[in-house]
Amino acid sequence: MGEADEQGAPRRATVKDVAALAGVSRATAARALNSYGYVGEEAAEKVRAAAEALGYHGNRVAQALRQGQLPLVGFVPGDIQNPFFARIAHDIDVALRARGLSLIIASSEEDPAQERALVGNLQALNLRGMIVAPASDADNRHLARAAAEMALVLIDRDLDLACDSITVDNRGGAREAVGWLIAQGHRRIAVIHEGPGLVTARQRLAGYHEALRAAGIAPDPSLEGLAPSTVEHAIDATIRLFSGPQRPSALFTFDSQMTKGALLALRSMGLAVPQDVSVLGFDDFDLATFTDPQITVVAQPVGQIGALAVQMLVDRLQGLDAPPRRHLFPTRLILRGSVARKSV
Amino acid sequence: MGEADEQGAPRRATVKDVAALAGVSRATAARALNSYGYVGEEAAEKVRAAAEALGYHGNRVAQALRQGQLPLVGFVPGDIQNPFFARIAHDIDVALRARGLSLIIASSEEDPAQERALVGNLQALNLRGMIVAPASDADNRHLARAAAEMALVLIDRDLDLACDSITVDNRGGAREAVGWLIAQGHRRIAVIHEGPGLVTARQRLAGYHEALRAAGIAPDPSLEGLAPSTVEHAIDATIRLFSGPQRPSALFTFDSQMTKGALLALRSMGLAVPQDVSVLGFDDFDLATFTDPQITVVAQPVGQIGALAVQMLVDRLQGLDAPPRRHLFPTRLILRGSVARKSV
DNA sequence: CTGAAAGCGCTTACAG
DNA sequence: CTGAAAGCGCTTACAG
Repeated sequence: MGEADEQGAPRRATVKDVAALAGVSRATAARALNSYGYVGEEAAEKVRAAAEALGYHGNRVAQALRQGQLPLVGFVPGDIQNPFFARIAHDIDVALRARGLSLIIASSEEDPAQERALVGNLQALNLRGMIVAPASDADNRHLARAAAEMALVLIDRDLDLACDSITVDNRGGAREAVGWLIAQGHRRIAVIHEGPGLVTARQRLAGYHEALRAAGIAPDPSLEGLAPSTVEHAIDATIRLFSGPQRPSALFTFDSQMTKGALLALRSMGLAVPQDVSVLGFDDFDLATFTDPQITVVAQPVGQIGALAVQMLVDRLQGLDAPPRRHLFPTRLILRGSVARKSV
Repeated sequence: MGEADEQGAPRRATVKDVAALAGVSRATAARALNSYGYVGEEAAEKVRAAAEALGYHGNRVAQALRQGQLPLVGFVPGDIQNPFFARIAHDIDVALRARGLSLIIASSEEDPAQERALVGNLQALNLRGMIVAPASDADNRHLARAAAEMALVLIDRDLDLACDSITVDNRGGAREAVGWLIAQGHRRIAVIHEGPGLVTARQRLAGYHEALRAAGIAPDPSLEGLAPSTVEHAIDATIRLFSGPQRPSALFTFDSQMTKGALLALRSMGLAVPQDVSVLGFDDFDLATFTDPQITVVAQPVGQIGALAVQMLVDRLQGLDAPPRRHLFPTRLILRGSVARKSV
């Protein structure tokens, strides 16, 4: 606050002030400040000195208005607290910075209405482009509109929009995972998913059903638990699934937050993994190899998504005019110790 | 894309277009669009219809230039991937949104130079305020400058600047933790810290030293490992600390990422926790109670920091003119199973 | 209730 | 090499 006025903002120096102090025109000052066009060395020197003396730094908002856009890219993850998105946010940040762009993150908290508002905000900010993990695939006119106005890359969840996207083979990954559980003798396999509003959840659920059917097992709705992807909600869902009379022998969780919640819940219920319950999770995580047992997972190539998203975005900014590119990453089943063979 | 020109941006409708279509002046259109001042119902209706037809949405950049500032607040965490900061980012986001402000996150990656650049960028964006976890306390003229121009709240790491701050009792927490290890009979207590460039690290180190001295134990530099706060670096540091001939009997890590790394490393070295090595970490984390053993930690009130930071910031935006407020949260030692009594 | 006009801070053809 | 002037899209006193 210091000597600031009550709004905390003493008037900032502008090009005009700098020009006046340096005794040149605003045009010359601007040229010297941004080093373009012709400026006499002497004039340039005076301008630099004046700018220094006044603590001048450019007003990006004005520049942006004049030049068209802010050197910003927006990222709208489903939930910034989810390590999956946090990792991607970090990677996007690094990749963007290397190209002189800054990142603005606005998390949708998996709320479609909030996402709509955020995307509108970001668009109104006139930024260069956006990377979005759509919270829903129900009503995406706001994304369609955004795609028409700026570069847009969808990650994690694909939609039928005219823009690039990066996804992971959710269906295949889930099918492989559940197939493995079945191969180990499990038949009552519970799942926790985020609900049919999310494409990823639907795809993983489809993979789960496919694997079951391939083995001649009829899907049982009572084995399908629903929970938003947080540790807390997953704890509740797990308790519900495993409190009934006919306990499932295995659990397939749809992401790492859920896996953590499930592990915590099973422990609190006195159920041992994998003796009492086998656990397999989509999404690898830090401590998956430290827990006892280590957790068997379907790993996604998290480390590659952010950089690729930025690459795709920048391609578009540079004028690439190609039909929508849809990149699909494969998943990898990593066998560890949380799945036991079921002796029938 | 779509019918866009090669920059991906068909010209957006402006107030002027809307006004023209509605057959009114730009002033009237603006008034109707933002519902302020007097506008005839009939005119307003025509404007709204025109706006709808053109898919008009305001240009925030222009508004900001005219009105002074963007309704944005910046957050500069040390590392967005660290769950501690991710959690705070999430809480800030929620608190901000409730007040009609949006969050822009730009992670410093704990690099002071990068932080300087980012803070400059954010300032040039003319936003309302910033919440920063300073990456260093060496040269903070950029933060002093920012504090003079806009509301600034420091979190996690305090500096001697004229602005509000929120910190945690690092010294006290570390002293209590190490005191507990000593009370359990440990004398060779290793630490992993982020280096003296970080205030938090210095304070926790001071607490560690105090506890040692209080027990008449001379600090041993060879027990003090250094590592940036990531799982990977902590693994290396742990291996270095525990490969020597005279193995420490306990390890105190300075944050949850390090704790995870240490656990992974000790396991890979075949050292059992707590039988071979006792582990105590600063910062609680999700799976601390699922690992075997559960991990004893010094917990910080993470859940309160984000909301308080926003509150402090908003107070300033509303004109609060008080001397810098420095909020210090206490820590809490949570005893779990990763520390064993050392039989001498 | 409405419009003409100025101006936020900047950049950029256009003359000189 | 430099300056006067226009204009980015918007809002807001000021007249009417």
